[in-house]
Formats: sequence, C-alpha cells, structure tokens
Amino acid sequence: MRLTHKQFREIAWNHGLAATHQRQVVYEAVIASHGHRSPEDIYASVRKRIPHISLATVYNNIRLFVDRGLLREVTPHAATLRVDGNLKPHHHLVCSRCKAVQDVEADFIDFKRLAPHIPDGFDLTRPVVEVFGLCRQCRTKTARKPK
Amino acid sequence: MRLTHKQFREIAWNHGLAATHQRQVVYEAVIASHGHRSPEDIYASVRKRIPHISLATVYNNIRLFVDRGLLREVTPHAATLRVDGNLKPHHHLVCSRCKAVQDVEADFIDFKRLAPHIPDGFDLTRPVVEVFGLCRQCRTKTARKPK
DNA sequence: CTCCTCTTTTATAATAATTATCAACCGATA
DNA sequence: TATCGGTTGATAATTATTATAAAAGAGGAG
Repeated sequence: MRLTHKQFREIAWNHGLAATHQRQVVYEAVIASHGHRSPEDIYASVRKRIPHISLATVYNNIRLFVDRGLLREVTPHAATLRVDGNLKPHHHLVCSRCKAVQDVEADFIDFKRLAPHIPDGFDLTRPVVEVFGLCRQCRTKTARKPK
Repeated sequence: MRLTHKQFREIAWNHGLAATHQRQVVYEAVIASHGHRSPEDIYASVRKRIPHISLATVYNNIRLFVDRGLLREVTPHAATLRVDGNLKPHHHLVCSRCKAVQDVEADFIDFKRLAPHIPDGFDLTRPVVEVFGLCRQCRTKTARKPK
C-alpha cells in the first residue's frame, strides 16, 4: 500500500513522529504485508525501495510504531521459550504486558460461531486458546514494560 | 515434585528416552514449576541439585521432552517479533507448527462461561484471543518443523 | 532560503537466547 | 568385561535484537 507524503505525514504527526522517507516506506511495507510478518521480512521488502537502508532503522521504526500505537505486536508471549507440564486440555490467560501465564480450565469457546470462520483444512481437533488481557499488577502500575 | 527412579524410568521409556539422572531432575523441575517458566529458571532450579549441570543439557532435555510429548510448548508464536497493522478488534488463528497467523473476525467467546474463571483484577476489556491448531499444509505434511 | 536544534539514520558493537559441535562418559547388552 | 549408541558438558557459533555514537535530515525561527 502506498500513501502520499501528505497522508503519511498526517498519520505520523498524529502520533508524534516526524515523517521521514524511511519511516514511510517501512510503514507501508508493514501495512502491505497484511500483518504477521517479521522484521526481517519487512527489511527485505523495504530494501527493494531503499537498498541501503539499515536493519536497525527497520527495527527502530517498527518499535516506534508499536509504542505509539500505529501497530500492534503479535508476539504476545515472552520472547523466550516457556514450557508447560500440564498436558490436560486447558487454556491460558496471558498478561499482555508482563507475559505471565495462568491456566484456565473453563470451556468458553462457542464452536458454532467459530467454525464457519475456520479455513478449509485447518485442524482444530484439540484447540488451545490464549486469552490476553492485563493482570492486576500491570493494570494498576503505570510501569511501561516490566520484564 | 519428586519421582522415584522407577517412576521416572517408566515415563521416560514410554517416550523412548533413557532415564538419566540429569534428565529426571530437569523433568521434576519443570513439573514442579507449574509450567510457564523459562529454561533459565529451570536451569537455576536444577543447579541446586546438580551444580555442575550444563545449560545445554537443560535445553537439550526440555527440547526432547517437548518433541516427545512429555511437555507442551507455551511459546506458540514464532520466536521472532511479528507485527500487525490491523487495529480493528479481531482474533488470530495460529498454526502450532509453522506459526502462520490468520485473522478471525468471528465473535466466539462465551463470556458467561469464561468470566467466573478470570482472576480478580484481570482486565479483559478488549480481549484478544489466539486459537491454535494445524493449518492444512502442516496437517498433511509429515515434515517436522517447517521454518 | 539559512541557520539552528532536535530527531533520525546508519554502521557497528554488544547482548541475549538458543543451537551446534565434539570429545569424554555412562549404562545396557553381549 | 568389552562394546556401542545415546548422553553430557564445555564451549563455539548462530540468530534476533538493542545500544551507541557519528553523520545526515527534518522542521521551525529569522
């Protein structure tokens, strides 16, 4: 997706960001990617238009976009591996900020409403669901990003 | 949680693994941790009983446990950052194997049944849910771990 | 337009998490 | 006991990401 410089400046300024060329190209690449892509993918795509751009610039801008709310992060868990010894079917309640995980044993998925939206061939035989929100500590604290 | 050597050998052999001492201690540490802990945490805990154990051994065994189904991974997304330009409320359908993410716009959460299980203070005002399963490609392929 | 100030970009170094390597070791079996 | 294949431990390598600092660019005042 391409934007005019004017359009992008509007978006950027609304979020308190200067409208640089690199920033616009990174933003367009993320939007055009239909989300769910990694910084490396974005980098590859942006390089087609700005061959000498630095990977750090892509990271910086993605980070800024997320912080300012232009984008949402799709990596809800802690960056490091977490492992679960509970093999009984259960779901997880995850704090979007501090990434703490709690088990939820309730059965709260309405499959009648979900099923029509599952693409053909996608196997949901034992679905595991993660519900995100803010835990009490994180909701009350203003703290930015507790480890 | 502690197991007798006999108990652990039973578990390990059922999954085609030799029942070594290190392996048992790592396994016990993971189970005792009530899941959701990182390899570093497990490492710290295991070192109390085997001070000279190598971090690689902890990683190796956790990996083995996950591969053989003794444990489940709680880091369902790709290890790297993913970003979403779609800010409209929506949920995600994630392939547990290849980590591909698709949007789902359906409203399939039964809050009546979920609510009683949400701990006090947890903020669900704008819940985001991720539903896991196997996409068509991964279901048909036997391939182990497509990047 | 020009200068000034503040932000951004770039290149690169640093860090963190994880995986790979490989020699030494252990335990089950012959 | 000798053998063999899987396991361990020390360490190097890899991957993803962040920090740093100098050079370049953006936006506003004159």
